[in-house]
Amino acid sequence: MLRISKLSDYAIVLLCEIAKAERGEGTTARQLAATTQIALPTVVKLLKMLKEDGVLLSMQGRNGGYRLARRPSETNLAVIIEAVEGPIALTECMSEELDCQIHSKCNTRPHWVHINAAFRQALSVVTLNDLTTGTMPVPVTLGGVRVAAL
Amino acid sequence: MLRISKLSDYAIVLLCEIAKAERGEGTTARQLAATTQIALPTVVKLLKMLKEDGVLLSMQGRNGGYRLARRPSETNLAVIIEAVEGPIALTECMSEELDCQIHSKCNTRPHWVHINAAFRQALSVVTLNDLTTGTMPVPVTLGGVRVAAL
DNA sequence: TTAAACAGTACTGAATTGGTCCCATTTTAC
DNA sequence: GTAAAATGGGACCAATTCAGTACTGTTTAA
Repeated sequence: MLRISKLSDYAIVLLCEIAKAERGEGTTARQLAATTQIALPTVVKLLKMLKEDGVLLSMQGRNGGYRLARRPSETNLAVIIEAVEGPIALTECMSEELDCQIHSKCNTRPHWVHINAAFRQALSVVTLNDLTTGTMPVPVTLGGVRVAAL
Repeated sequence: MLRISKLSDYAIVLLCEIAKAERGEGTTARQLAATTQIALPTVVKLLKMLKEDGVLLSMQGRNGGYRLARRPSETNLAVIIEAVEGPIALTECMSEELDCQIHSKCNTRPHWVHINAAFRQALSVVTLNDLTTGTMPVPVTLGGVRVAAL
């Protein structure tokens, strides 16, 4: 089906919320669950992942909570999705130690490397800032020809 | 994890094989299973899907088999993957009749539309011809900047 | 000392995917 | 005209992955 997972989708929603609340000096998992309607255990799980990958900073203790590790304009979709789903690797041979017989002689692999990079790039140009302020997407050209308007 | 499914991967392998055998006037599921080492029932299933979507033509009967519906240079990865996995829709709101509350006011949706298109485009420029002859990928630029070399 | 927050890990149910099987239909060779 | 070899179209099961939950520990401040 080739879908971004639900958890990645949730993560984006949560981070938008955190970005908005940033002036109030951070947010807690409990607050985020309340405002986003995502179940608290799920929110907790996601915030841990995002912290693990350096997207969020956390503060423990009584007045603890989470904050963005970087500015909204420096936090992009590629990083968020990778934090939740692991490295972007559209095919097995893009990530694992492969028992793929061919390896160097493979005609298909270079194309996947390329597609993978193009995809990751498309994700990485969209930042939290774009999502919270409603900035429109940048046009993409491929071989000099504009291919993705709208 | 965000992976192309194994079946899509198999489908690409099968089609490359069919493209190669094209001079011999088509191939059968049995032959393809033998040359690719993919289990016959799986091969059969995939060929059906590819035919269903117009990627392959089939001939029934004693001397039947499969042929490409279009030339190798006109059969691309986007079409193949869509035949196996359904329309490319990275998020739910890209495909289904959505019970998504916001719909028109959503800040995120336009970005997904764009990412989706960029991804599909990256897939669609790679044809069976490229895969069988070893043609190298076309560079991609984004906002005028080259982003995916190699 | 207690309460509210994060930290870490393990587990379970549901959904998707991968793979198989069965029987019907079509066509050709004998 | 019959048998064999091919596709056509379902249904089905097992295995993996994903989503969600639970539990127990640690940190910090009131």
